[in-house]
Amino acid sequence: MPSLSSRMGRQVPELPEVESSRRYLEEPLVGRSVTGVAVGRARMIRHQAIPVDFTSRLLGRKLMAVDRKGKYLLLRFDADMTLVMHLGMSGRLQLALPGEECAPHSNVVIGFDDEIELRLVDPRTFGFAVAVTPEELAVHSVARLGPDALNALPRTSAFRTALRERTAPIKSLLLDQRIIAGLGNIYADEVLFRARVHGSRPGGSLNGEEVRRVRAAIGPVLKAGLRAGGTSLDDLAYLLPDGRAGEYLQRLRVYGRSGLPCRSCGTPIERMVLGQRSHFFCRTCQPPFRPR
DNA sequence: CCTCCATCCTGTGGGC
DNA sequence: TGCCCACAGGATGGAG
Repeated sequence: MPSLSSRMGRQVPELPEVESSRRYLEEPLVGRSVTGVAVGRARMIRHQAIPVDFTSRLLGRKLMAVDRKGKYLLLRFDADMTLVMHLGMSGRLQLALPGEECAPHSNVVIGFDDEIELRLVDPRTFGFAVAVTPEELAVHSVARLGPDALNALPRTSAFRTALRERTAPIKSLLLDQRIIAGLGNIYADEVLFRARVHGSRPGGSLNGEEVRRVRAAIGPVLKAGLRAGGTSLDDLAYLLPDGRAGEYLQRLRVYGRSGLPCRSCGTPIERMVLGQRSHFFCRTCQPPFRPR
């Protein structure tokens, strides 16, 4: 079992990290125009139907707004051009001066006004960037996202409808971005712990009260993560790898804590695999079977 | 449509 | 000390 510190050595970007990135980019970049584009690894724009379009579509475009939906960033440019970015497993965004040395794996670099650069750093290249027209955006996976977990959380009744009849584990359904957009493996486990629901429970087996608890846990868990990101956002150290690991370590209740005592009841946290992903839980606080 | 599973990729650390 | 290998995970796409 890898140690907690190794597991958390590089934070996987989830909704709070993406929202922090959105805020980080907004003020310095909105109103500026693209003066240069460099793609260091073609794989990063693999979703671009015509690769050469990535550069030509962005050059000269003025940034109007920086939006987010789920874990996707949407940079809205004039002429109806949208730059869709996803940080994948290991991506992060940096702002830098043009002369500054690039961090390793700075795979996509976009220059604004010849004064500031947006760099997408992503060693594992699970992330991507793509420049799309409104027509292309409408059929992009971002268009199939469910409501945003932070800004548009569905009511309990709608959430319960979405889970009705579903036999897949609730943990897997929380990770399904078409139902709710923004939860990843870490926060899904934290949400389930807070809701006192075991991740292996079939989605349709949750009663109304349990669905209500799961829904109610999403906001506080994400906002706690956002506060952690927001706090250290002031510190440029945030931009370096591992800069925030410590902050998260203290916050997590179950993720990565197998063998350690539950912060609520002391029972050792356990790990199992659900949908090919780790699920961490407390079997006392989150009974695997619904109590009668 | 739903569920399950393989695939992409590379830094990291555990084991030998 | 150094090498090897398993592991981590978000999204996608195919099979059943």
